[in-house]
Amino acid sequence: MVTISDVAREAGVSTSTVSYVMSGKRAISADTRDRVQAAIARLGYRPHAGARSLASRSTRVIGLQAPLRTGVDVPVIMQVVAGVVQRARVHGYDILLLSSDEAEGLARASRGSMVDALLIMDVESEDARLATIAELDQPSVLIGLPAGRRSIPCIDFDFEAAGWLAVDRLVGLGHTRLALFGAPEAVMERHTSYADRLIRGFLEACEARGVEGSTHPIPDSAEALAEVDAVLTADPGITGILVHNDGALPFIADRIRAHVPSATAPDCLALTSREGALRAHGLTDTIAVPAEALGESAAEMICAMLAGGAHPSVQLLPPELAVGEPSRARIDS
Amino acid sequence: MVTISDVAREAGVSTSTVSYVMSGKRAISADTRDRVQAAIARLGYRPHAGARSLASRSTRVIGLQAPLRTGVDVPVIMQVVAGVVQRARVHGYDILLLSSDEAEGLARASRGSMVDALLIMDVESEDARLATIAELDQPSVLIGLPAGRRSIPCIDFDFEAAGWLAVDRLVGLGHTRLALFGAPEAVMERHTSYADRLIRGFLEACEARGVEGSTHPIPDSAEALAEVDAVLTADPGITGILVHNDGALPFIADRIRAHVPSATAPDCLALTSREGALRAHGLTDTIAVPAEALGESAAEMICAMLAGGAHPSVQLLPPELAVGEPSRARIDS
DNA sequence: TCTCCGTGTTGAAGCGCTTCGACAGTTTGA
DNA sequence: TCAAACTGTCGAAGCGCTTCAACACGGAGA
Repeated sequence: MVTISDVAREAGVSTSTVSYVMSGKRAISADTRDRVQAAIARLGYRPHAGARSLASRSTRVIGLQAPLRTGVDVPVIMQVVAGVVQRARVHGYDILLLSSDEAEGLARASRGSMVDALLIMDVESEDARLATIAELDQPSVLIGLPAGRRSIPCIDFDFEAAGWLAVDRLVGLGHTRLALFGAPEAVMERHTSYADRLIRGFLEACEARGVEGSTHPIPDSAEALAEVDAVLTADPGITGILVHNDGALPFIADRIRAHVPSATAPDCLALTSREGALRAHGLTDTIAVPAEALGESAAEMICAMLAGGAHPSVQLLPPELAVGEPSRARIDS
Repeated sequence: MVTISDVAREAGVSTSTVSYVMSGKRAISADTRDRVQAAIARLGYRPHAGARSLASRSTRVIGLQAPLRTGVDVPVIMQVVAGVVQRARVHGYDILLLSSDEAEGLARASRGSMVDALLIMDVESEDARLATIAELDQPSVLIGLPAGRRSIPCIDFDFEAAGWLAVDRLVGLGHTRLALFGAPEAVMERHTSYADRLIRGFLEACEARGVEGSTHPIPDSAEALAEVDAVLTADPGITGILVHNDGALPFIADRIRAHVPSATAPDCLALTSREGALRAHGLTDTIAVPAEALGESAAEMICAMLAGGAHPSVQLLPPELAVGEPSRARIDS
């Protein structure tokens, strides 16, 4: 193993000088700096992470608790994780992946000085981990929005606003009876924060706009078709539909199109992180969930905190409506 | 921060005794052990990971390079990762998630003593990272099977055997013209090891059994339908079909069923990690890709290496055919 | 009785790094 | 011209832990 002493000897300087060259915390003459950097390159030196964290009390690692359980939309999670990893790297941080064995993993990583900060995904409205995080006294960011007072910084897509946006769009198109087909029952029961908020936004907007709106959890598999079918059959008056369930989308798209076959005025909006695939279903209007951007913003936020900057307590990424071109899109597919 | 000295003082022993109680590397009297453990619990002591790794030259962290890029079947990756994380924890290891910026991340983690071992996913037949890994001189396991000499231990699902198994099954049912609809073009072009191997097994088995077999990469989206359609239309003689593309499955299942509508003798096998969803497509015969088990085995393998045990150089998880009940399944859905 | 051995415990060295205070040597300001 | 202020470098302490050599002690064998 190449140590800092090896580099110092090679460059003819002291170890502290090498350290200062690497960190830039003290002025170093150009000549010395070059010699040291050349020595580092020549020897292929990499500082020992453990030694560094011991001396500097910082690890350059961020703990990320991602939900690996079922019932969540896995591809979305992956996109967020990818965004986090990639952006954290830009700031020189690595990611320690903590499994979702709830609070224990967080405590271990934090107390054991394995990480400089924690990033927590898949937050529930009343999340049991919140108490642990609070007493851990470690910079943390939640990806998700728990209910109540916000002592911990949060970031998320603004699902509530997305609900409003969808309703406004559908009402603007003339629909007066709306339905939201959302996350699976299991997700709802856990009161996963995003599902709750989407429903709230959707229902509040319906009330505000004076239209009827109903919400329906559906499985993220083929079984969704039966449930959607039942809802639409029971109430043929529903003409405006919002779907937030990427897993179910392939199975129910045909049924929904058959229900409201208007080709020019879209009646179904999808809230999804996979815009590309939508075209294929003949669904063209999309509210994109910017999953990767969310991960990147979360990483950015926590890196800013670690860099000592101030930070907003709650950051919500605004929804944007992407209106497609129905006819062309259907031909494309 | 609670340190080992705090614990030692609290328990009335020396720091080395505390250390030996934790590691079990020296005999300690029951009385002393209890006192130390009580002190640890009382103070909520957790050893500093960096200090530990500095002194012991081991981090209890495994680096995992997972493909976060597109074109891979994301849910499968997630399942493997989940298996790895969970099983590594059982052995007391955490997972450092390395992005796929190829060799650089591996070198950084390894040379910087951030990890005790490396686990590399999404291996290509001629993988550029292999050279780096070899010179890193760090315990490593590949999840996937590169071509050529095996200097690095590998583990994977036996896709080649799965190809044979599928062919044998379809031939056994009387089919003489087989088609494999597989991974997207992009995956093929990278020569991702599993895709290559499945095709090889499939074609070799076809030749051995004296039947005609063709292979077709298809997109993992709705566009797959057009390509499948083209193939089946061009050659109506194809009656035995193997699909290995979970993304495309929902879109093409109907078309395939329409092509060979026999309800009692299954004509389409799916190679998939999501058995449950299959029923819904009326496809009942499955060769399961045990994604989570694969991750677990990989973790097990590398932990065994780290524990100093001998290890098999190549480990392939055998495929298993799951024959469903067509009629009942279709009703269920 | 004395030596030898095994058991349980300790002190101290050292892992590789960062950082503080000190210190030469060079400018600058009065 | 001399003190004050920089600039660039170094020595040494110390981060929290593991582990080695040493040692105290009681029991067994001679």
